[in-house]
Amino acid sequence: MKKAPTIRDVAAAAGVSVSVVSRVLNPDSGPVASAKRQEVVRVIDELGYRPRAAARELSGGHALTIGLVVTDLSNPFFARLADRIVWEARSHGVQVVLMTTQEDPHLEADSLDTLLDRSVSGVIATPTGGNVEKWARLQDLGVNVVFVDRTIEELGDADVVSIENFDSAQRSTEYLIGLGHTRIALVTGPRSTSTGRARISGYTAAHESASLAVDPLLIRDVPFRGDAGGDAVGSLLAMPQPPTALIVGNTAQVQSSVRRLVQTGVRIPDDLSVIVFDDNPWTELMSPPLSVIRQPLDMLAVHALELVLGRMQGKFPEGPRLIEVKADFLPRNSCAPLAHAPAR
Amino acid sequence: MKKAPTIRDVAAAAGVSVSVVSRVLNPDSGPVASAKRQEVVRVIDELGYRPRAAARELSGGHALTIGLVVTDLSNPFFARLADRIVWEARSHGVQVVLMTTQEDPHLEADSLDTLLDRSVSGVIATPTGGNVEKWARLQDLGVNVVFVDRTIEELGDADVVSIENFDSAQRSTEYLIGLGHTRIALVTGPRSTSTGRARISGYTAAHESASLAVDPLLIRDVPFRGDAGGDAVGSLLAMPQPPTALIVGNTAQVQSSVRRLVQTGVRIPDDLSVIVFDDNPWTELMSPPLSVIRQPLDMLAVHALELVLGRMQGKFPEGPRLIEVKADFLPRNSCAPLAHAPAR
DNA sequence: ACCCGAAGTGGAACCGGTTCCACTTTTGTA
DNA sequence: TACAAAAGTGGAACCGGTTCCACTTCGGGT
Repeated sequence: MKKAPTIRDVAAAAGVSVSVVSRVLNPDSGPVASAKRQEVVRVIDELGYRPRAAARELSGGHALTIGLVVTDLSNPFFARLADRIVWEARSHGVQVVLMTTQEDPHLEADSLDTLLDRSVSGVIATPTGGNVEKWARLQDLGVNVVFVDRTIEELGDADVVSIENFDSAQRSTEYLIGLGHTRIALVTGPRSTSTGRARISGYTAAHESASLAVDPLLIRDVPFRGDAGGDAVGSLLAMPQPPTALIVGNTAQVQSSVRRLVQTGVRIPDDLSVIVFDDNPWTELMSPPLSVIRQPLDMLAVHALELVLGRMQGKFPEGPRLIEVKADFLPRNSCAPLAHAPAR
Repeated sequence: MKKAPTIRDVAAAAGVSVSVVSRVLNPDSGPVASAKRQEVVRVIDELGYRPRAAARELSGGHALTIGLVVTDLSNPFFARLADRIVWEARSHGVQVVLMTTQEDPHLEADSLDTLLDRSVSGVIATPTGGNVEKWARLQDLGVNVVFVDRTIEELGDADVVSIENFDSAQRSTEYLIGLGHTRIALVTGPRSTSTGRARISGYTAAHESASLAVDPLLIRDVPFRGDAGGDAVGSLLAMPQPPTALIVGNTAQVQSSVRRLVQTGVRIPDDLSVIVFDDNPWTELMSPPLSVIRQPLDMLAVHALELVLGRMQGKFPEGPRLIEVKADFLPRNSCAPLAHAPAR
């Protein structure tokens, strides 16, 4: 178990002072004669020297690290988002510290404290909705916060990257209305979240422009965790006048909902047309393949990182930025025109 | 944008020296009179003081951080593994820096360097197979390395946590043989990986104990990345005497393989019985639901973390540890007895 | 030949913790 | 009561970088 060389070792071996080595390490931090620069570079290479990140952070005041705070990685949406963000970050020489919240504000609060300890210079997060003051404090201490997918409205000056939730919900609803459906159920996220509200609005707007009444019983806002989606689906199917179409707009609950559909043996699309908000390739492999609203994860990740890095370099003007990216609607075989004399 | 308080601020406010505060922060590092301890705790709370991680690392020499190096998070296997590890780590107050390798040894090498810079005290990884000296150097510098799922044999003293690959492959092969199949195809990982080899051995052993010859053409060792699984499946189905059963033992290629099966419209299980090594809940939702070897991710994660943390505290004796956990075989409807007069 | 500014260099303080050590105050025991 | 051992405390060095500043050495303009 050897010991790694330090900047002073390098300086000694190259016959220069630590200042010079430091300047070689950080171009633009001062002049270095090119002969010495070469020698230093040679010695660095020879010794296999690498600057200790902790020391840099300590004197620099902040780390080349960002925090990524998501609900949990077993949700493919977040997993793929994380994948893209880590990838994108690496290409900018930034490391990612990962924390999961399990949708629990306490755990989230904890994570934020930890990230503060680590002096991260930015955080990309899908907030639970709580901890408003904590988020504010974070920003107050100079941490750049970017929310992805959801947001916290109370927080004035946070950047947000999300898909066009209103639009996506509206479009998919319109599509189903176009197929003749009038009883369209919507399973979506809690009304306490920006995402949940926007999707309900889109759904409602589509009804209104088709002069269709909205049956509030067909809208189910369910939590992100647990089996809530499946239960909602079960209860919808058990209604005296069940829906003929279903939109699952709670990404986290798609799997649970689909499982229930499969288990109850509802015929898709004959008995029920289905559209889900999901990004999971498996939706395509089911029979029938499910129609989906596909979230452009790459775009979300790229924009989120761009924002957080841009802020770190003070690139953008003061105000908060809201970036909405378009989500693709991929109609597949899980939707059919409404049969005039339904089998049931 | 305020500035966070330091240990000296706390010391001043509590009317004690920094040493005392430090001792309060780190119990067991020295005695503190309980009156002063209380006062210090009060001040810490009042000021919202939190020790800077970077400073600790710098003087302590190592960080309460581990590196997690996986191929990519879009693979649900790694995503869920990462999820469990992050979760498990948090409960021990350890942070996780995440790096992905895309199965590329260069990126892996890069990641290792970065983790070294960060003075992580441990690394949990699914190695690509290359970078043997680099891994050795890491250990040499006192970083505890634990491999999950795969291993690098050349590396003498690394801990390994994996599933019983040989056994799992053997069991699933035996199951198919028991159903009367004699031409069983195996799509698995590269022979350069421990996993790939073990699964082939298990597959072979099952054949031998049933006195069945192994047709080498039915064994396809394909890379983890890309569409190799799908291509292998395509080529298997195109054989003059195609297999009547298929085991997809390359977790990363399950999706690609299944996609190909669905696309070509092979009837499962009538034309082909299928078993896949996978952990994805979607396998259950397909029609027919796929028989799977389910990797007990929780166990892998828990053991890996236990090992790495245990090493950090010098808990275990010197030698490397190999932990193999049992993988469940879940027979579902994608396997059927061999029809005596096949339809094709 | 002379002076001024820019380039190049090294010394030393600093970032915020931990830890060793010397010193003072208790405490316990003979 | 006396004195050694234990408890409690603060000062200062240290971890490994960055950065400010003072200093030397050039080169160029007049």
